[in-house]
Amino acid sequence: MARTALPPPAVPGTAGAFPVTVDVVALTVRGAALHALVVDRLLEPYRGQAALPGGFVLPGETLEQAAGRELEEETGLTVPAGVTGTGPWHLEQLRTYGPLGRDPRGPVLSVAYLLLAPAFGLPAAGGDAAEARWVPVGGTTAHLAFDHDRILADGVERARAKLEYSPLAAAFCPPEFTVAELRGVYEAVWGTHLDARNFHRKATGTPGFLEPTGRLGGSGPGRPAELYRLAAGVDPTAAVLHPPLLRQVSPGPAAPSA
Amino acid sequence: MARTALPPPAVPGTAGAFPVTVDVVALTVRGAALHALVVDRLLEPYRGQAALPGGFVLPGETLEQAAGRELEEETGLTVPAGVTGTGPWHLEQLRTYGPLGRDPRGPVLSVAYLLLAPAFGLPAAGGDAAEARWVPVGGTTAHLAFDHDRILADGVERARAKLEYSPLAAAFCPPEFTVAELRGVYEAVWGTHLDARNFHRKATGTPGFLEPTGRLGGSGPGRPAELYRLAAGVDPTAAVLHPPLLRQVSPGPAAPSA
DNA sequence: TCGGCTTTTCGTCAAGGTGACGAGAATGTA
DNA sequence: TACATTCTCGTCACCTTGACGAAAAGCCGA
Repeated sequence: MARTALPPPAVPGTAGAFPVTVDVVALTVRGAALHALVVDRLLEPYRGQAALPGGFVLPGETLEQAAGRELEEETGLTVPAGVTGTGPWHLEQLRTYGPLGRDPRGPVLSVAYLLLAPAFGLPAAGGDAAEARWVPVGGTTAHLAFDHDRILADGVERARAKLEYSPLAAAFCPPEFTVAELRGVYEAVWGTHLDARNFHRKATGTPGFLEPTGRLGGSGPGRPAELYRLAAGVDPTAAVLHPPLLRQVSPGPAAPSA
Repeated sequence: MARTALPPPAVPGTAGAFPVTVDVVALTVRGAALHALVVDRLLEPYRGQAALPGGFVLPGETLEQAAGRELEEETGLTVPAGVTGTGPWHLEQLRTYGPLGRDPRGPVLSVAYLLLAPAFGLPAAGGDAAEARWVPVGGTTAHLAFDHDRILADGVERARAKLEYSPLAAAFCPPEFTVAELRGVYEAVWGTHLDARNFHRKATGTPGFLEPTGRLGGSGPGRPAELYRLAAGVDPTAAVLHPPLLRQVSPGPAAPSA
């Protein structure tokens, strides 16, 4: 292609120009376990291997738009526009992985995003990648392409840490949910067991977190639970839980002597 | 320069290639206030205006290398190699700011870094930018070039949040410091006043945070203080303070009635 | 219909953390 | 030497947390 008349940017000639990809760590809670979304690559490199959904940023796109487009193309998941904010779904930038030594095609910059979603979106295979599927995190996580193993680990760790001091666990839940569902999210993400009674006290007692709807939900055995929603006007990105819901750290207290 | 025989990367032709800059939010505590490092730009755009130190990433560089190089070129600050870890100094990636609408020269990606440093490094003017200087944060922060106001705000907020649950305050201190110096860091970054006695109890009582050196320091009036250092083997990036040192949130409790 | 069983929700209680504050120790200064 | 200043250690009331008991309110099988 001939050099077009597009005005070359007045950046110094020594500056490099890098292809930029966007990779998405999409997490959800299915059953009682945390799952991540992976796709099987159709193209080289790493053809046939599992990878995080993602792809190159096109000219004229924002990073968020690229993340949403790639997700939709490869997995059929349609992220509601502009959902870096409230409600179920939560999209936030994770971090950027440097241009060197991570892509056999050469220096490529990758901006990773973290998506927390309720479990209802079963991905439909299609687009640039075959067979999008949820894989349990921490289990048989086969090696992912590129440095996606590390990106996935960073995303999971970010999610775990954020549950402590932000109302982000609600991003995994439908718009209205029970305290038990919310507790299930914490248990799945942290991989721990939480006392239902204490969790109920803390979750409902934390100001600016939950808001009762007045309705009842749940059809299983046992007493029906009250339905809650995220407190109105809460931006899960910025809101802070006080006091935080801290996970246990010292798992091994000294065994009481006889 | 003619097209060299370097194998063109096999990235899709539709993928964009973006110039990438690295901008550094360098924070320190001087006196009793948090300060940020800014430089005056010598080149267009925004010539003469204050901006965060930074510049374009060169081919063959990692992002961290670019951050260190730009800092050294523009401010004379030499960041010790590989100090994403322990000790004074702390460099971590902040976030990436999208390619659209942030540079008049066209789409430019900017990866921002956060540097926490002790106060000893008085920057020497030179390099690509004139007059590097510390400006107090939150005070007369004149408008910075590009979207650097937002980047600075994000960096300050990250630093404030990280002090709560990480031993990162020590990055602002010399290798050995007193509890009062450490408290001064918290007070400057958070902009609050902390009770010296309670802070002493929490800081020295938190496991895995401080380690007494046995020596005494401080030459001002009053009883000399013991010198501490960061506990051995602590990686401030990953270590977590339990319990966290939480800042006050609800400043207005109900006034007790008569 | 009627006990079990399960789950939610509310209380109780001891242990430990937190903020407010008193007081002694150890220094510089007038 | 008297005083101010700062560091360090204690005390005490209040709150949160974790462990756990128990009532409420629905299913399920006999």
